[in-house]
Amino acid sequence: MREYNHKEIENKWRKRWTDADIYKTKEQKDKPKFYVLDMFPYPSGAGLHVGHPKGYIATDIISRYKKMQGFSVLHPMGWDAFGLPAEQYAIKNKVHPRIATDKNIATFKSQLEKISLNYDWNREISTTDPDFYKWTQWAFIQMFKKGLVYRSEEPINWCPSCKTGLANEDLEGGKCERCGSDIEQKPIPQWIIKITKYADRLLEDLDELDWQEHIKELQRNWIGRSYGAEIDFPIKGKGESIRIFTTRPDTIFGATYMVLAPEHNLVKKWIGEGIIENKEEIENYIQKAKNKSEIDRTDVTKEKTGVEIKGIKAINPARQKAGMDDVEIPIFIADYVLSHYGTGAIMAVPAHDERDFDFAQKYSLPIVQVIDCGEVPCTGPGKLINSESFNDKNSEELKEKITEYVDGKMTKTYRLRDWVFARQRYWGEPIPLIYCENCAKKDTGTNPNAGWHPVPEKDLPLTLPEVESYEPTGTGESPLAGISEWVNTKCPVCGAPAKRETNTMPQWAGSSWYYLRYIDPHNNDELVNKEKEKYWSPVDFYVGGAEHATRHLIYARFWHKFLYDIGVVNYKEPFQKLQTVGLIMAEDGRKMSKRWGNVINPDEIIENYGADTLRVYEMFMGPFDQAVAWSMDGLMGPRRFLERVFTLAEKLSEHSDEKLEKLLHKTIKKVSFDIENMKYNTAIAQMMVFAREAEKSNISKNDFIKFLKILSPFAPHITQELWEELDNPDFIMENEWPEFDEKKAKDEEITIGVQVNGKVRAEISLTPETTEEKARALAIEAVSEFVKDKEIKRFIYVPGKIVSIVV
RNA sequence: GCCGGAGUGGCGGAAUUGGUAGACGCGCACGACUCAAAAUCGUGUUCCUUCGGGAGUGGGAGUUCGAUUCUCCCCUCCGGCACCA
Repeated sequence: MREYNHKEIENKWRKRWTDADIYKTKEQKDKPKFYVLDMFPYPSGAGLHVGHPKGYIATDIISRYKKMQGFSVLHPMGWDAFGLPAEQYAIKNKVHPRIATDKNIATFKSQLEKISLNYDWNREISTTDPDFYKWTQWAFIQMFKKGLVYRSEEPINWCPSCKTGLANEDLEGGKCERCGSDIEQKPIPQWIIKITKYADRLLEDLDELDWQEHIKELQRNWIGRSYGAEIDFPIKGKGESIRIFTTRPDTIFGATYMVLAPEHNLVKKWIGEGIIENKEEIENYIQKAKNKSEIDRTDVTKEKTGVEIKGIKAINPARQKAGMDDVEIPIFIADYVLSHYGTGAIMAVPAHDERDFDFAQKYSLPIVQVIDCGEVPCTGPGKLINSESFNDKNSEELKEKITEYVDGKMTKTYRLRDWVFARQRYWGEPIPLIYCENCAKKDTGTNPNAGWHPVPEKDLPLTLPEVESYEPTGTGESPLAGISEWVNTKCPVCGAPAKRETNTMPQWAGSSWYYLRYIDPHNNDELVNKEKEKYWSPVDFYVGGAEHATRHLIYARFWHKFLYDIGVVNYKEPFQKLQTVGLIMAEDGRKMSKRWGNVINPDEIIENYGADTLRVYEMFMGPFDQAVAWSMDGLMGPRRFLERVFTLAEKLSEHSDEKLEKLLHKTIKKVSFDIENMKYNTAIAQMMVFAREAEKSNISKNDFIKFLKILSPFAPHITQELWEELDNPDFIMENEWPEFDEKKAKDEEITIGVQVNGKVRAEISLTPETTEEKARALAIEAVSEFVKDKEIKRFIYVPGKIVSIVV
């Protein structure tokens, strides 16, 4: 018996396929298209471990399957290569990050090629390539021109270890997602993108997407839209007022004090005016709040603190309008109110809000119940009380009326924050903006972007200059600020001396639109050709990690919608169907990591067991979207299966047994169905059943070839080898997917269970058309045992399913 | 606290609209081959059992001839959000 020499077979075909450029995309406009995509990786220095390719293998199977079904398939790969690790490596080893990045890309690519993933490498892209980031910069400039980008000096999340500002999405529980440091608030000049302007569309368009429901839910929660009212509370004896946001305007008669966030602008103003009696105390509190890390400040378990602003009182507008006596309420600052949510100020209704209640108890503030909903604090709806003309009516129905009554307006607010878009680091796309003092002087308005101009589009890409040191400065400026010959330039509008922006874009910039570039990767005139985009978009099937649900997948949807608005793309959403991939854990149940020393390199598996075994095993491990632990023993199952298939090729017969032929049709049907539904594990199980059965029976060459075809997306090398052995000169993946005969895929006689009083007592084989089921079922001894001497109350027969007798 | 998802043999898991629970794989046991071992092949493998059966899909109730699947309550684990007004 010959041996299954995976190494020889796989090396041979890998080379032949590459030489034939077999994976090149065939853009056949007369055929239906299918765009199947992986989330492109960050090419880290460590290379791939066996977990990485799990998703890639799945898309590879779909891609091959769709090609065999006659689709015109786009299946590309590229590199999300800007980012901190390459930069840190560069700092440590005093080499340009470009060098480390190129090396890592080469490693990754060679590892992927060993698995024979059918990527069209002619369309390879990298976010760090100037021809690519030219269009990242171009899109940013369009956003700037449309007023979606603004300059801000508000405090932002700052990671003291990475020495850069971060977006809200870059935090994980108040810590830096990358390095785990506590995040501080630091006021550094920032470029911010108004992603919140798209919040409603990001929310509403989710409904039309074919994504797993829980991922949609994550995005909905992240965006966090809530409906409520904005109401002005006048300041006593001053012509100004405090605007608050509340979801419970119905409780306004119970508002007994107010709270402003420590950063609130009015507080600054009042300190400036010198009208606060306890100025020192207030300033101390503000200072303390500032020094608290984000994680301390948002710790729910901590007791709330706050300070009353003495010398200033607010008026409860509802009580005033109703002509009630006690309308004056105190104003506090407290860090449980967040400056960036709503208006940064609240009315406190201790009777109907638990936080306000805690605070009111601590500072002995009055509690006025206005809803009859039980013992305070109670937060549910109910009949209004102590609310003058609104009494006795249901609180829910009065939200709008009461808002109107106090001249407020119904509005909505979001948990989503605008996108802090600048990083004070080297290895990213330079932000293509120029500041001209001369122009700024002429701009007398309140425009926060006064004096700022985009780099003229003809000058794109604005390439990353060489620097002496890649080290972040920590001052809020990027290393680019040190290169005066790069920084100093001319104003593109007036020609006066001007300076370049020195911050770079966040890691997420390039990945927000990269999928479009694969469609037209070498276009020098446009981001993407609109006709080509119309043909290939949207991505029909997108596979990647669930951890991107509220980062990449929100940014990319936003970026795409913007491109749609300016007419660059034809469709509103980038990714029609999304499938998340479950992690592969190490054998010890932990995440694979250098730190634990439990990493398994795919190269090693391919060397010892073969790429086909690796591919089949990773798909067989369990449900695709679930995390499973790697097992060397488990790997042997798929390996034995492939050996069995290999041996089978030597014992083909003239004809297949009828029973086996039926099993083949069943198998084709199941494998096709399962591939469409991402149920690779059961598809493989079915093929294993077939192979075992075929070993015991007679199988014809023709039928064996059909089997090879349905196995080929999973195990391309071995099936190609056997295909050639059976006198086929071409490539198996370029052949048609076999069809199944529905009649043959069905059994004539089906074995079903016979139940008596709900318990299975026997089995019976019946044809679906039979009319003798009752007589035959009762004739079985095991059944008559239980039925004799008793009256049959009911006889249920569901053809093909069950016989059920009730006595 | 809120929002998702999941709990099935020794293990990974299977079970399309409610219809024979445990497919397939791993592991294990026994047997064949072998001087022996590995590999391979074959048989068995949910638990209990007085061998008649009985119990069984996290726990408890319910609907049904019939529930892993549907309804209600509870427990545990995982993921996300979390002083969001």
